[in-house]
Amino acid sequence: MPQPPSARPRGPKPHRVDADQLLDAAQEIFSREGLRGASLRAIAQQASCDPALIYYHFDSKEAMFTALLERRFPPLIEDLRRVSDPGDRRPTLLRLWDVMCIYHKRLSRNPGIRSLIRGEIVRGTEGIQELIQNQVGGAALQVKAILEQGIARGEVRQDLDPLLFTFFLVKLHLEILDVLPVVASRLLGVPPEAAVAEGERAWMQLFWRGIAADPTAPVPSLPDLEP
Amino acid sequence: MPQPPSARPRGPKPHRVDADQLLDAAQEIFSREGLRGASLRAIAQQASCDPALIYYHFDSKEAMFTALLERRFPPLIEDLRRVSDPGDRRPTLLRLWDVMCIYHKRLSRNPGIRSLIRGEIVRGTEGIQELIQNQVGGAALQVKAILEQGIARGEVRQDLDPLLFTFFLVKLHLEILDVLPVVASRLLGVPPEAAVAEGERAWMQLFWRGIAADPTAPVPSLPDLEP
DNA sequence: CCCATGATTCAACAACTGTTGAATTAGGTG
DNA sequence: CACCTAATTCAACAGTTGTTGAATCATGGG
Repeated sequence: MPQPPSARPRGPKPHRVDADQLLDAAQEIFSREGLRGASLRAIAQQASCDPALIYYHFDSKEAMFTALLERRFPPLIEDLRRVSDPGDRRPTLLRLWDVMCIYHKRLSRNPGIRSLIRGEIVRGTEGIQELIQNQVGGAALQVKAILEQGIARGEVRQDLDPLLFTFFLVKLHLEILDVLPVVASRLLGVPPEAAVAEGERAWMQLFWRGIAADPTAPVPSLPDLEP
Repeated sequence: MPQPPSARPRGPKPHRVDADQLLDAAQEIFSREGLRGASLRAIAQQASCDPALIYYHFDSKEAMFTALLERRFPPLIEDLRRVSDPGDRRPTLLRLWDVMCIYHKRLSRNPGIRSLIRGEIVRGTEGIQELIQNQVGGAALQVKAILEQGIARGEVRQDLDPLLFTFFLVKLHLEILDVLPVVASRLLGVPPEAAVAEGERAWMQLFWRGIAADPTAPVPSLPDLEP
């Protein structure tokens, strides 16, 4: 019977679209629109394929999100593991600064993925919350170890809770990456890039001044960001 | 002709649903689901009325959100204005602690409204971003004034940017309200209420130790939260 | 050459979305 | 009492959403 001429013929395309490319597209759209706001049709369009193809590679929209996390966090945790090694005898301040550099390197692109994670922590569904807790919590444990070693070496105040202050360090750093650029460029007229760099350094100095065993000791200069 | 028996008759109900009650319902749903995820039908159900009634009181879904902000922020700004009055000669630390108490009082209920605002700052639409910048920025200016007065009085370090450190103070405080309860109860097994109270106090002490002109001076004890 | 398999698309489903116009009614006014 | 207006609902609209089953095609193995 008369098959009306379809735009693209079915079957395999010359340029295959594999799961990884789909995740790239998903990250792009998830970042802009959030988990709820991102439509599979938009993701498919970004990957230039049909929405149905997503279901060939993934079980559902949520499964795609978890795959996204599982692709992104292990490298970050691996980086952190190196810095948190007890053999590293450098000053605690420099090691913490390394932590911020790592977060910067691994998460500073992909803006929306961070607020996405944050949103899912606060009001996410059960299954996803658990997954995030594992990945994000895994990264946090490395930072906590550095703080504990700093306490043991007498460089960090003994009266503070390492886990709570890990939360302080990481959480505000992520806010600097996420919110500060927007606020700074609107409120201060500062270009976003500069605001982030300046903010990260100022935050590290404040934080260190707050947790150092000797707050009057001069703060060694911190190397520049960016690798 | 035969009108099938409708469940509720039309016309005015015994208990009127005014704009304020609709905003209550909207806040509840917006908080849980986000601006995008909240459906007008869910809001209407929460207010136990018909979705169409929303359009009798408001022009659109967005207009309801802006009305929500305009109801919530002016009182907070008014509270802050009292503390930021230059006539207040109390130690800067106590005034900053007052700021945190005010934020706690005005924003600690309504969990989602905060992350909602945050989300709209980061990836919100143009018009809404502007509105938020006005309301949130207005509150920030009061805090900035306190820091500047602290610098002038020699209580706060002179080498720091008041606006940037206002961002630090407020932003992390909001993260304590939003994220810490969830993380703490899952990671530490601490009840959310306790985690927030302890976190706010610890954060204020760290912040003060970081910005104080004399970081070795003993930190006066902070009164308890909650009014 | 035939066939199986893997990759891709089409078309449709049912559910839900923001929004609107008309219909309905209660309460107040003359 | 009759009428007007404000408040409320109904029913439908056009669009979008996640998801699925069947159809199609390219490729490589036997």
